[in-house]
Amino acid sequence: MPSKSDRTKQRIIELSAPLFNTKGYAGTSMNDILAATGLTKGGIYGNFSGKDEIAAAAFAHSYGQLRAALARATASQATAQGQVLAILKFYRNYTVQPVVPGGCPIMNAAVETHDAYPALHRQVRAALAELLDGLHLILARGMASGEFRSNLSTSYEAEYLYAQIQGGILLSQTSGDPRVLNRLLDRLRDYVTNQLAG
Amino acid sequence: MPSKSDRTKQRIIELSAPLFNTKGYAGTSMNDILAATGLTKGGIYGNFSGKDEIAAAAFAHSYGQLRAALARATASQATAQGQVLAILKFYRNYTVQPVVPGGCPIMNAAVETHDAYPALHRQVRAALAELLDGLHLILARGMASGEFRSNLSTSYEAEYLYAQIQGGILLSQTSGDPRVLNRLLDRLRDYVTNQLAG
DNA sequence: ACGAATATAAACCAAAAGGTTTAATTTTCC
DNA sequence: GGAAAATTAAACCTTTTGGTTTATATTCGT
Repeated sequence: MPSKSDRTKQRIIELSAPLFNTKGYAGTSMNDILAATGLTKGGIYGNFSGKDEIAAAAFAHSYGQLRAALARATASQATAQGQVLAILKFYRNYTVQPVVPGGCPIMNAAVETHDAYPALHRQVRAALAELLDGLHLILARGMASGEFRSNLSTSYEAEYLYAQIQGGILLSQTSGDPRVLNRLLDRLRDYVTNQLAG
Repeated sequence: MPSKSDRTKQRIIELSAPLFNTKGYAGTSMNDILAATGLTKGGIYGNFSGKDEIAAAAFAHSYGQLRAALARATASQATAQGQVLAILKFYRNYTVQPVVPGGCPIMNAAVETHDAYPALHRQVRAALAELLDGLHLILARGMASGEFRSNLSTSYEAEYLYAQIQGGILLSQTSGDPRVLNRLLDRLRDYVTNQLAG
């Protein structure tokens, strides 16, 4: 059974993660976190050294939610191609139903931390590398099994797919039109079945 | 000849635009702007009503720089295909030499303003729509001239190209490796010459 | 060159920021 | 059930935030 402080810590993380993802790190104040959690300063500082540590834990949590959701989406698929298509399906309408309110935590944190928060940026970079690597491994497995063409640069293909997903999220989010992303996902589906496969 | 206040205003805009693009809107304080411009509070508030107005002018300026750079890149090209390829060439190594320090002002502002700054977000949305429309017009012209296939959805193609550019910038910027973007641009070059043309 | 208009500098202000301390309350474990 | 440990609440503190005011200096048209 988790201790009370563990539960409090978890509550702080879970409730501040959407704040950071919507308002940004600089845009989220300790008071915002107090208001969201219903705690007072002492309750926060007893569990975290400060805003930076909460931000780091919150990003790790948001990324964990995303990774878990992707794992759930692909879990039922036995084939590599099925898993790739499940990932594409997962992102359909992402901008209207993101795993964490505020959109894609990778993109949001990547943009804000790029020039200003080196520690957090390393965390984001590692998360992105892990996601790309996961996609790369699926593609490599599909190549080994003969589902995909045998001459693929699987890491480049992973970049290609993920860049379009991220770009699509950005365009849909900014334009307010989820169909932009969905159209790109349709194209990617065709690409996977026609260009990558057999 | 521009008045002194016009020049001061312009100086504030030019010097604060890179600040906003690197540190974000919430992350940029009035003191940062004072330090960058060498002015004092009065010098700022005599020209702008406050931070919001400076941020709006700074984004407009950054976007103007981007649009002008794209216009320069395409100016020498007579054909639609040449212009599209010139845009792709323009983005090569973008993350190491952005038009405004801090990366792509559209992406940066889009992400930060998405849930938190509606007025600024409308500005960003309009800028993105304008860029996409510019690309769409080039494609439509190329279709009319016979340079491109006659059955293109030019606005969808514009989305497709721009989403990949933005996704590529995000991935390169976050990974710290400009080659990710360049590889995507290489693919897009092939796509334009092989799939869109002829 | 002069006076009106404008721009600047510097001191000032209230509110909010992040952070600390202390005292009271819960847990935890025997 | 009660002492030790940990957790929480609330008051407090310093710095910084965005913003104003006032007095001085600078433009600019005539």
